This record gives sequence, C-alpha cells and structure tokens, in this order.
Amino acid sequence: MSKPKIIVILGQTATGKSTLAVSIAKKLKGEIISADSRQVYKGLNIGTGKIDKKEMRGVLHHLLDVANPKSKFSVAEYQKQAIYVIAEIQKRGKFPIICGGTGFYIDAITKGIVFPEVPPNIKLRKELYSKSAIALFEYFKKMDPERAKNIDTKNKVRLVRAIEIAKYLGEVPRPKANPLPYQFIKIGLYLPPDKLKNKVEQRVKKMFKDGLLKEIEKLKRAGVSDKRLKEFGFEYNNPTPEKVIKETLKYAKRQMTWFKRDKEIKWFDASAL
RNA sequence: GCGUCGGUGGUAGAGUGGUCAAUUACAACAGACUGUAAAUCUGUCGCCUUAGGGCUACGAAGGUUCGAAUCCUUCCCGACGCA
Repeated sequence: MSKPKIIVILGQTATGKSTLAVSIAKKLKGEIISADSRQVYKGLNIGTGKIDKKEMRGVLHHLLDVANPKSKFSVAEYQKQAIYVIAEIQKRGKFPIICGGTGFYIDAITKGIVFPEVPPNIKLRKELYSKSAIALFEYFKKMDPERAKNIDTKNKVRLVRAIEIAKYLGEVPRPKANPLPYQFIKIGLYLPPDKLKNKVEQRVKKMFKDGLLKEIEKLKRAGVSDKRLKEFGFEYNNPTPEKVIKETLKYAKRQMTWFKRDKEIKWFDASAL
C-alpha cells in the first residue's frame, strides 16, 4: 500500500514557485498550502510577495492570512494547521501541494518534527533577554547539561527557548520526529546568480511601485509596533530599494544553506521553465 | 604658485615609533538552526604553508632608528583656503 503523495515546491525567493505551484494545481486538481512564515499574517502582502487573487487562477490557497500581525505565529502552530489542512484536502479528493520558501516550516511538515508542548512564556522571555548570552548559557548548563553541549552558546533566541522548555519540563527533550503518512516529492527551484539578481531587482522595484511604504503605514496605523515590524524582516524595517535588494539576495543565500542539506530535493533551473 | 589637511586591506574608516597582517563596520565566502526562522546566531576573510611559521603589505622613492602604517625629505594624487 503506497502512501498518498504530496508535492512540495520550494526554493529561493523570486524563482517563480507560486506560478509553478498554480499550474501544477490546475493540472492535478490540487490545492496549495503556503509554507511561508510571513504570509500567514494578514496585511503583509506586498513586502512578502504574497500571491494575489488573479494569480491564484481559482486555485484554493491555504495558510495565507491566518494570523494577526500583532500577535505571534510559530512553526508549531503552522505545523498543526498544515497537517489539518492536508487531511481536509485529501478528504475532498484533491491533491495537496505545499509551496513556499521557509525551510523550517517545510521540514516541520515533511519531517514530522515533534515540538515540545511548551507554550511561549512572554514574561520569562522578557526577563531572560535582559541578561547576556554568557549568563544565560551558564544558567542553562545547570538545568540541562546534555542539551548544553550542543546548543548555540551565543544565540540568545535559542538559549531563551531552551531555558523556557527546561523550566517547564525539567530538561529539553531530545529531537524527535513523527513522520506523517505521506510521500513527499520535493521540487527545488533555483536560478543562476545573475538571473536571480535580475529577478530580485525587478521584484523589489515593483514592490515599491505597488506601495510597500503605504502597506507599512497601514500596519502601523493598525497598531503594529516598530519592534514587531522589524521582526517581519528588512522589507518592513525602513526599507529602501537598495537595501531590500541586497538583503533579499543575502536571504536567498541563507535559504540555500538550509535546503542544501536535504538530499531528497530534486532541483530544477527555474529559468528553463 | 603658496598654504593647510589628507592618501591604510574589496569598500568605508580606526591606528600616529615596538604587543600591527593592522580595531571596527559593510561587502564576500562557508556554516548552524527542533514553538520568534526573510528571525536569530557562528566561523573564515593579504599570499604561501608539512599550521610551527614563512613572505609581501598602510600612495611612490629615499632617509632616521635596534625597530616605521606611524618620524624626516622629495615626488605623485585628492580636498579645501589664499592667490
């Protein structure tokens, strides 16, 4: 008995993943599940390059606009909803297609990562953040020496979360996976560096033309703090075209660092499509 | 033409006699990542290397000194001021 198949379209930003996903969905009677950590938020449209109604060509898209930008979303939350949505699509007899560039979100589904059931503790986080990374590490080492051996000792975000979990559970559970009963077919889209640069430049230019600055203003008016905007990435942090282009290219590189590790991905040159 | 201030590694910009292959930032390259992930964080970053070192470097050429990116002289280039 073979497992149901799910197509996963991933890759660097600006390689045309969404367009490809839509055409595949058209052919296979599919529905698309976005795997993008920022497109889950309402109101983050232009800066995240979110697909619009017209581009969807009638294909159903899931996990877009499911969160309020003022509150935080998370991988774990994403995973829960995605698993649910996939099952629903399956039930309807449609074909699920995952499409996005957030490697962590994709792995959360395709590798069935088990996240510790420890909700974020805002108060604790705030308190811990005032301390130095060294201090946090020393503190954490006493709580969970095993995990301390390979944690990023200078990364406060990681240390804080580890402490948060250890406080709750006594120690950080070892990484676990609980693979879902699907067969994932991973398709990676890439572009040669000069072409990628070109695409990014065009895309960023369009972003500004389409009103990125207005979008930011709107978010602010809706009560999204500057700090929060910063967390949404460089597009939302006092952007200029030059800066956004530069940062996007750097981001694209980071994406590749992530995807390179996954040997199951079959890569295709997007400029040949 | 005279005067002043400058010319430092891919860029910006510290350093002003020894601990300087040269703080730092940016860029570049590589990497990590298990409830913030376009976030967050790490490493390398003149050349060679059997990794201990070796070699070439702070506009150019000389000089002073045990020792110079740092001081002196001349020259070249730039900015400003006076003509």
